[in-house]
Parts: sequence; structure tokens; C-alpha cells
Amino acid sequence: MADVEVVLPDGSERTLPGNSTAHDLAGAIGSRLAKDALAAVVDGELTDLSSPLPTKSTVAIVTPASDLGREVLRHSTAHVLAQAVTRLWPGAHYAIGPAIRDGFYYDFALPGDGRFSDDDLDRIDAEMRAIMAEDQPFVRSEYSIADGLELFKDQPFKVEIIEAVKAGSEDDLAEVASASVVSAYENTPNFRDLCRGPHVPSTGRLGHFRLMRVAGAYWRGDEKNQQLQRIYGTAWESKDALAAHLVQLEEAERRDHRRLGQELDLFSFPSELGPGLAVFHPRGGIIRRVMEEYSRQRHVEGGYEFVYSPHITKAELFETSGHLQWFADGMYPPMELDEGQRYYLKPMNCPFHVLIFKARQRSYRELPLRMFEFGTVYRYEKSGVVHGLTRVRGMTQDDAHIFCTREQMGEELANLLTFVLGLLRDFGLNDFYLELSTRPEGKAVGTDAEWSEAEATLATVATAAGLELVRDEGGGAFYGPKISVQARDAIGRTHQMSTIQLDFQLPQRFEATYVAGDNARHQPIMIHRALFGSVERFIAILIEHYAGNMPTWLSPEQVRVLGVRDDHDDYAYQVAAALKGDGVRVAVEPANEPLGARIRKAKLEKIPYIVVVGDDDVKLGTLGINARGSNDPERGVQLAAFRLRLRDEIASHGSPEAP
RNA sequence: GCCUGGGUAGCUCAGUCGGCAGAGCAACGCAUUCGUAAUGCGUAGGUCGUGGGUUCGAUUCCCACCCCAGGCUCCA
Repeated sequence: MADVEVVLPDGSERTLPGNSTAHDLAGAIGSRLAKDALAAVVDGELTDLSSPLPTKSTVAIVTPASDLGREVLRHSTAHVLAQAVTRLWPGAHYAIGPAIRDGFYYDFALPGDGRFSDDDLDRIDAEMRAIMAEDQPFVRSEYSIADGLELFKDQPFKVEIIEAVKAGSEDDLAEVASASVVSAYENTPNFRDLCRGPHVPSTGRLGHFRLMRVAGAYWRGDEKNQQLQRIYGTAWESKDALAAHLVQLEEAERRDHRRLGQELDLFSFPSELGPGLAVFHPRGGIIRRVMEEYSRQRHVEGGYEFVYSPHITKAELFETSGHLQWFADGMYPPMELDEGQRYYLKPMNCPFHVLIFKARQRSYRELPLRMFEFGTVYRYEKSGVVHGLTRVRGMTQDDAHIFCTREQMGEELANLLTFVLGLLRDFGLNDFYLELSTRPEGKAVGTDAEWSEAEATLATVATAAGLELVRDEGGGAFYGPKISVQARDAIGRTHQMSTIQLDFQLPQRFEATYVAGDNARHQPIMIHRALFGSVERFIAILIEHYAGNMPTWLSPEQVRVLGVRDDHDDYAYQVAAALKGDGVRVAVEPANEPLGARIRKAKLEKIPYIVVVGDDDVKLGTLGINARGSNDPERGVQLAAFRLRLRDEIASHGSPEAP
């Protein structure tokens, strides 16, 4: 048998006896690596450790504490989950169970249309740990299509996958070795699963996992199909990594805008109003007002004109725009008035802006014409999808529509992107990438040529911006492609922020035209764009980004002044009056409670600056400053110096925490 | 819309295997006057999500609905 030669990731080469496996290779490199190894990447293909190596190959050993390693162990943990469920529910059908970000899931159909309850998770968890204690090997076998069908004849979902592969489905190839070879992994004589692999060598290599929750999920992600019972879990390479992940989940929960909105008295969702309909309390109202005022100012500077439109309109408008045709399900049902005239709450602002464009004849000299509106729209979101301020049924978009010529389009888009990123940075978001969403199959209107041109223009502008660009094939709106700006927040989550959409359709549908230099009528290009997306959602993202510690310019209350004793209260009010004269949002809490208690209260309210004044300060005209995020109060600060500091910090959109 | 879990005081939650509803915090009152994350005492606060049903009696059991959370699907 010929020797096998391998090249390792560091470029070094090794020779092993014929028929050596990746596991043998790991052993040859070091006993520690052999013990850690979970799988291997052979010539770019992820494979089992036990698979024989070809005579010449490039091999990387996959260890647990790597992205690939975690993916393998999560996938294997999903198999153990399926085995545990089939042990506890004989006759259960198992569908698919992939690794996902941070964990895995598996979908089941239980006998008698049974359902998992939360309590079942504990039983399943215990069964999984028993399977891991048994240290069952994952043994790979390959079969013909026919044998595969026979092998899985009691598992209808597996049969369906094999049949689909046989029929040429590309999507299902992930589940098997190839279009003609069915691969399966056997753990015990009683459990095998259709799977491309690879898997960890044996179940004993797993164990740092936790089952998280039960959910319903449609077979193949289609709501017309049977709904399966899905179990989600998380799995990691070590006890510490699992613990760290659970801590991170707690951190995310601590930042949850719904919780902070309650704690900081910013907004609420009175059940009297209905799902997805928020009210902003005075404190949340300040954040919102300051945001909106700043946005308006920037839009004035950016050459936008301000328009206003009503919340309700006759059906005709949305028939013309095409929204009723495509999104009637997502609109509030109409009210009938005036002998059958149907009126709708508006789900979009764009048609109104087109009508403003059309209100008189337009000249090319007016273009680009940029119309801005904080437009409140209503969308009848399905009951299961509303979520805090991020997915609501009534929301206000910072919406604008730019009408320009085809020639102006490129430059306008480029400027727009600069404008968007600048505004987002002003709110403290700094880490961006762009996503280009292209033509949605089967849903799009317009010609291929128009779509290609629009997509190409957007791609050029996006590339020129110098940010990472990912393509979202088929993710565009029905009337045009879009660029969306994705922002990463303080704990690394990404949020879709601004969207910029090109639209050749609406001007056509509404027959909007301008007169050009050639004295002929031309159709303008329309650019839809919202920078915050919705004001509500943007506030939610900022709250979570800052964990409620809003930068000073956005804080509902910027300074709280506390006298040490009640005979310092007069001075406290004087200090507050001086700050208020500077436009600072300041309050005094009189000394009815011990100082420590009042400090604590202000800290919990995440107020940027707590000013404490006592005997020394009254005598010398100074302040004690306890800044948010600091455990080290400053004493004897001059009032004038503090006023300057506040002025600068507010103007620069800074925070007390910033260095 | 579908699956799972939930809704008890302003908030966070305990409790009732069907028999007068509980705590902490917050609120209010009185006292306390204090230099950087909880001063003390007292008072008040509830149709136990809503509506039906079973029962001598329902917050508890049953049914329907509303709302919330986590998923699925959807997101102009």
C-alpha cells in the first residue's frame, strides 16, 4: 500500500503509511491533538476523523474550540437529541437537525400528533446525557438510493429527502453524500440518521450543551406544510464556553429595550391600544424629540424639503401604487364611507410624495427634488410577529423620496450613502456593512434591463463607499433593488438600519414626469430611503446599544442636583437654574432622604451626571460631580467649568463614560 | 396566522391540591438632616387578563377570547 502524503496548514509535509486516517495523522502530530480532534478538513472538504486519507492531500485537523469544530459538535449534539427523543417517544419521526449560530435544533413529529412541553426538556436532557455517557461511536455508512429508501422506510421525512435528492433537488444535497449516494450515521443498532456528516468520533466527546426551548416550525419552512415540533439547544466546546454564552444571553436580556423602557419610564404598550401600538412617556418623548429635531436639522442641511401627508386615503392611491395588489394582507382592512368608498390607513408614504411631485408641472431644473417626512404608517403585522418597538403596527418612518434624472442617480446615491453613514455615526453607531438586495423571483415588476441597471448602479455606489458588501439575492422589494446599511451594536449583534431603494416603477404607475432641456417629458427616477428605518425601532436599537446609558445629548435627564442636607437645597436649585439657562435638562431632588439613597436612585435611572452640593460647595461656589460609569466622584469642581464641559459633551454627542 | 409557555398590587414575583389574597421595591404620611448605590415607623394599594360554564363556594377546575414572551412563517 502506497504511503499517503499530506500538507498541513502551516505548509509542512508529512508521510504516513497507506490507509492512514485523519485520526492517525493527528496522532502523528501529537497525542494532545489526537485527543482533541473532532474532524478534519481534507482538500477543503470537511470529513470524519475516521475516513482514510487520499495518497496526496492537504489536511487540517478540526479541534473543538474553532468555528468548524463547534459546528461539528453542535451537529452531533443534534443527532443525540434525535436519538434521545426516539428513545423516549418510540415511533417519533425526525426531520432535520442542523447546527446553527450558537447551537442546534432538531425537528420532530411525535406519534399521535403529540407536542413537547417545557417539562419534557428535562427528560430529554437527561436522556441525552445518558447517551453521551454511553460513548456511542458515530459510524458512517453509504448506501444506494434504493437501499437508503428501504433503510429509512419508517421515517417519512427522510424518505422525502432521499426522494427529493433522487429527483435532483440541490437543496437536499446537504443531507446526503451525493446525488446518488445516501450516507447515514449509526450510533447504535437502533438509531441511525441520514446525514452528510461529519460527526465527532463518539457521543462521549459531547456534553457542554443545554436545551433551550420548544418551538413550532413548519416542515421545509413552508407554512402550508405540517408544523413540526422543534427543540433548540446551545452547545459548546467547554463548560466555560457554555457558561460564557449563557452570561451573554443574560447581558442581552439586561439590555432588552422592553425591559429598559419599563424601568426607565420611556414607553409602554397599553393593552387597551392593541398589539404593536406604543405610547411614549415624557422621558421617552424627550429621546424621540431630540432625535427627530437633530434629524430635521441634518435634512435641512442636506437639501431636503419638508412635506406632510394624511394617515388615511382612498383605496385608489394604493391600487395605483400596486401596494394593494402585493401587500393587502399587511394592511389594516379598509373602512367603507360615502357609499362604498374604501379608505385605508397608509402603510407607506411614497404614493403621497409622488402626488406632491405631480401637483404641478416639474422642470429638470428642480431635480433632484428631495421630499422628507416623518410619516406615521400602519401595518397589520401578523399577531405572532410584533415585538417591542422593533416590530410594531404603528410606526413613524423618517421617510424621504428623491426624484432625479437617470444621469443624476449615481451621484445622488453616493451622496445619500455618505449622508446616511454620517447620521448613524452621529448617534454612536460606527461598525457597518452594506447589503445589496436584488430582484425577488416571481414578485418583481419592471423589465430585466431596468433591474440590471438599478442593481449595477447600487453595487457601484456601495463598492465606492469602501464598506464590506454582501449580496442578498432576491431580497429586494417588488419595485426595485435596495442597499441596506447594517450596523453592529455594542454586543456584536447586527441590525438592519437604513434602506436605500431604487424605484423605476412608481413614477411610471403614477405617470410622473418632468420637462427636460429637450422640451420633452421624461420619467424621473425615484429613490426611497429611510435612515432610522422607523423612529421607534431606532430608539429600541439605541437603547440596547447603550444598555440604557444614553449619550448625554439624548438623555431624558442630563443632570440631577442633590443637596447633602436640606439646607443645601437652595444652592442646589441655584445650580440647577444656571444649568437650565444653558438648555440642560436638569432636576433637583430635595434632601428628604439620605444622600446615598438619592444617589442610588439617580444611578439606577442612568442619569449622566449627579451633582452633589454640601457645606464646602455652598461656601466656595463649587460642585461635587458623580459621573455615570465612574466610582470616583470629583469634588470642588467650579460651576463654570462644569457648564463648559456639559456644553462640549452635548455638542459632540459624547457620554460621561467616554474617555 | 401556527407551536410552546405565561398574565396575581405601579414594578419584580410568591401563593392558593376549590374556602377571608402575600412579600420586596415603588407610592403616600410622619419622623430623620445625612458628603457619594437602600434611614426608621406607619398607611394605602387587588373584579388574581376578560367573558362564560361547573360548584354551596372559582384567583384556583373547564371553554372561549384578549394580551405578553420565545420560535416558525411573514416583513412594501
